[in-house]
Amino acid sequence: MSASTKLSSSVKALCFLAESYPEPKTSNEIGENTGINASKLRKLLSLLSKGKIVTSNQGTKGGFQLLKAPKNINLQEIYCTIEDRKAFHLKVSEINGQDEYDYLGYFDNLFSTIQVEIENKMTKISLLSIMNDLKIKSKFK
Amino acid sequence: MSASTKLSSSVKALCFLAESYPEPKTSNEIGENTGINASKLRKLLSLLSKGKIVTSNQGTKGGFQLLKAPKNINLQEIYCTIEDRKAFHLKVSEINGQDEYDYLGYFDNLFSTIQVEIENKMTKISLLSIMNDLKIKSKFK
DNA sequence: AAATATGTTACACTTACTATAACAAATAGG
DNA sequence: CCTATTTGTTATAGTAAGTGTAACATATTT
Repeated sequence: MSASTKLSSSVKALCFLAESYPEPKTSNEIGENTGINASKLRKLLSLLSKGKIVTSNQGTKGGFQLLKAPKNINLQEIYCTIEDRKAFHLKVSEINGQDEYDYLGYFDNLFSTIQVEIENKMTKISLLSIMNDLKIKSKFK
Repeated sequence: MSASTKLSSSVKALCFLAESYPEPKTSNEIGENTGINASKLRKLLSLLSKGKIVTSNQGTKGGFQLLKAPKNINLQEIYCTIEDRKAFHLKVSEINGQDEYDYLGYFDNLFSTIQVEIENKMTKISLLSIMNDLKIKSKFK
């Protein structure tokens, strides 16, 4: 799954959980509502569970529930939880090695500073602000 | 070729042309110096030629030459010339359609504003400043 | 005319992504 | 304790994208 797909899928799932809080929702239910494959959802939500953003319970009457308030969840946090890399990592690994000059170091440094800016931007965006923009009402206050 | 690979390969080639200016260099010569495949280089340099950043000449005594001064070439310009998309386009196409809410529009908008910031950053970086950082001497003044 | 070099297309190879299936582990209820 | 349910994880098949290289037409110089 690509970085942006993971992020948007996670946001969709979290919005649905906020909308239907406090009722626990199974991966199948979330899948029906969001159009995302239930197996993909379980992968993402298990990571979000480890990151203490949702709770998960197996078995009958199990499912996923939102754990943190939407106003206290930001995009950067979601991204870091579902992706082991830094936000929108730009590859420099393909730059051919053994150069006379340190191009790899240069681009690595450049892309790092760009990433810091992206992260700063995403940190400022809360799940609640996204829901407000999309006119989704959160039941998690 | 990925976005970042294209960009770094182009920068390497342009640095070499600035370093060896005004001598025209063939794709094979650039390839030997940079470690980049000559065929790949010709693809990139033909685009840079259309973008008036280098000149190209076929036949004996042909090859590529820098056309613009390194201080007047910036990263954004290089990127736009070799890539038809905007800088480091973040995909949103994979977000599943037919939603109750406009997630696609939201992320499209978010990623667009991030892209604008990246573009602004890259516009401020000239080829000359990269060469200075890497301690490469330009013969194109 | 011959040699050289770009410009472009094509192709095989590898890697990454996508979607889905399968099943073990955990939980709830009777 | 047994069954149904649901997460968590692994595997797999199919598709798409990226990489490296080759081939050859086109253009230019000598």
